[in-house]
Amino acid sequence: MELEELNHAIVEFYEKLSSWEHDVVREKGLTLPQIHALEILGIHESMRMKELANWMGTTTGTLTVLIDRLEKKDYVRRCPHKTDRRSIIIELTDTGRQMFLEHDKLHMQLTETMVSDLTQEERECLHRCLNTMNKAF
Amino acid sequence: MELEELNHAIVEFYEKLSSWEHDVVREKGLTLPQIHALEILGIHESMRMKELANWMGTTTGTLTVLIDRLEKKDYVRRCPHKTDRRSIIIELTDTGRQMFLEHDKLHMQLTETMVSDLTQEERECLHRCLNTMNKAF
DNA sequence: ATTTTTTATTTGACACTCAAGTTTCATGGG
DNA sequence: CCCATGAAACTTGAGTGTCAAATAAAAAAT
Repeated sequence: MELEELNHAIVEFYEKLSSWEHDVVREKGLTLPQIHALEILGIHESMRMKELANWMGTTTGTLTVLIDRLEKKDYVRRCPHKTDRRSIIIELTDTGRQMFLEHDKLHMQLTETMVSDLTQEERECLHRCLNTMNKAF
Repeated sequence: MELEELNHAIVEFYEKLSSWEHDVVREKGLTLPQIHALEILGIHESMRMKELANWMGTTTGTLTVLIDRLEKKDYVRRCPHKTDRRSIIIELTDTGRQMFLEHDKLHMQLTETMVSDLTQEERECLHRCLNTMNKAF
């Protein structure tokens, strides 16, 4: 029974994060998959189409047109691969990196807000719990 | 600095939940918004189009065609409203309720898995933290 | 009784998703 | 070296979600 309540709290947390992300992204004139691509590129640096598709859990077919649109908005750049002429490296442009940093900052601010009513001890416990749970996937 | 790590753990948690949800739903031949509608109807019982749209954070225009498709798959049923002839009540069918219960069960199982390496004390702390954070939105 | 608001639907433009097919290139076996 | 196989990216078509704007019907307000 206790587990059910915990499950409920997790689901609610997930729903609220999803909704927040949706709203924040739309204000920037981007879609969820688009900002997701910028996040991955921002965190892991430049990578090939195939790699990015794997990180995003989608196909290169889907990604091609998504990158077309991000390129048109000048958030991202296609560069030739050094050694493999089949591959293409996707890089953030300066405006793309700035968009990533802004979004990252919003995430940080949200975390601060969410955590503001927790004690230091609770924060540490939460951190431990999340790390353990993230490994369990 | 500590807050940044906590933020990172939250984002990672969110990403993994999103990815899990995506995969699970696709196996059932449904889309994310479709299962979301079934979840809301399963938890809060029947409701009008407008109410459901509000719960889902979308417009009734979007919802109309989504409900069309769920109705075609016999997960959901349109019923006339008792007193307001403008309104339409959306109900889960038996197969729709079963789909909801199955999905709910999977969520529960995921929670069990995630939580399996936490002590009882940690689980209680996590529960407290999530409740506090959910209120802070 | 007339006007305004609410509710649902329809439609058009755009985006994401996948699968299937195409092109270009890399790699390994003959 | 040549060819077969596989890999990487692109293209296309069908289906779905998203929003805004327009429409129709009914309730609420004046």
